[in-house]
Amino acid sequence: MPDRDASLETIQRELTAFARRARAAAARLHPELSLVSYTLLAHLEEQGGCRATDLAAHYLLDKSTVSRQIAALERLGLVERLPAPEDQRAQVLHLTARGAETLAQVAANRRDAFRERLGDWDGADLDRFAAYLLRYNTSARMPGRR
Amino acid sequence: MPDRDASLETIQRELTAFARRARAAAARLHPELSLVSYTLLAHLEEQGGCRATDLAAHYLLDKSTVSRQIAALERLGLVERLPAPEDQRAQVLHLTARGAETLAQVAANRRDAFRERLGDWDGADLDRFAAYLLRYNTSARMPGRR
DNA sequence: GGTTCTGGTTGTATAGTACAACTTAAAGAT
DNA sequence: ATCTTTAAGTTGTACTATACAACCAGAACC
Repeated sequence: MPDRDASLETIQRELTAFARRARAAAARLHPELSLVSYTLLAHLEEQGGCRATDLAAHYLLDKSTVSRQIAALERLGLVERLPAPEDQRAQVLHLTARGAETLAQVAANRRDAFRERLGDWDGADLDRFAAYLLRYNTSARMPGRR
Repeated sequence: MPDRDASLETIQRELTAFARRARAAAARLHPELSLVSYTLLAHLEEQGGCRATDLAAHYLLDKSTVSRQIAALERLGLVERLPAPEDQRAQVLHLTARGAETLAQVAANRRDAFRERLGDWDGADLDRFAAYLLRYNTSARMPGRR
């Protein structure tokens, strides 16, 4: 009967374990780009550019954190800032060609690592796992905010 | 047809996003106990005590990191060290009564948070999600090591 | 009994993060 | 229209988790 509780327990434990390992794993996988940097770059690509504030909101980071991350990425020549057309305070961030290239490289590494790790899963399982994760994250993102 | 690739892409993205948020979420959930501390305490409880080295090995942490974490937990009165019976260098770590209590409290908070977040999932989905996570983590833990 | 290994601590450095104070510009209120 | 409040970003400061290297003490192995 408390199958439900057992499942919750497992989900909690495994997600936690995963989170603990993720940073180190990312560092092993691509030393040039931390997990945060990677995430921010990926978001910029996906969105085709956005403001620092949007990044902060989306990833639950402080503006100062994003500001420094972006500054670092800019120093590396991976990100550029353009004045926002409608708001003189804001800047629209976007990838440089080099940024896109680096991101593609790292993404490929990551993809390969995942592909290898999940190589023996069948397609239907992958699909369902992906759907579950998406659902989990979406529910997590929406409510707790304020 | 590269459904498979799409799923992999989603899994990668969502796991990454989750990892990024986990620390902050944990901090909101229980400011007294960081995610690492929580993890270490939970492991001690689960194992009924173990050495610092075991923790380091299990969580892919440096000994120095564990040493400092444990020192902090000891200062908080949540963990005690006992001389290891057979090895004079080693110490067996275990929870104090207060540590067990704190852990239980935090674990309950976490459980509630997860229960709320996943409240509208049906049992079969929870079960499958848990199984997928477990499978993922197990495959991740084993091979890449060295 | 010396060499090597293992458990643990301490020194030092770095990255990621938050919070608070500040600047500048936009938006709202009167 | 000005005055106040809000929003976007930056910078100062501090803390935490982490690693790596150097070290010490006990164990294990010749």
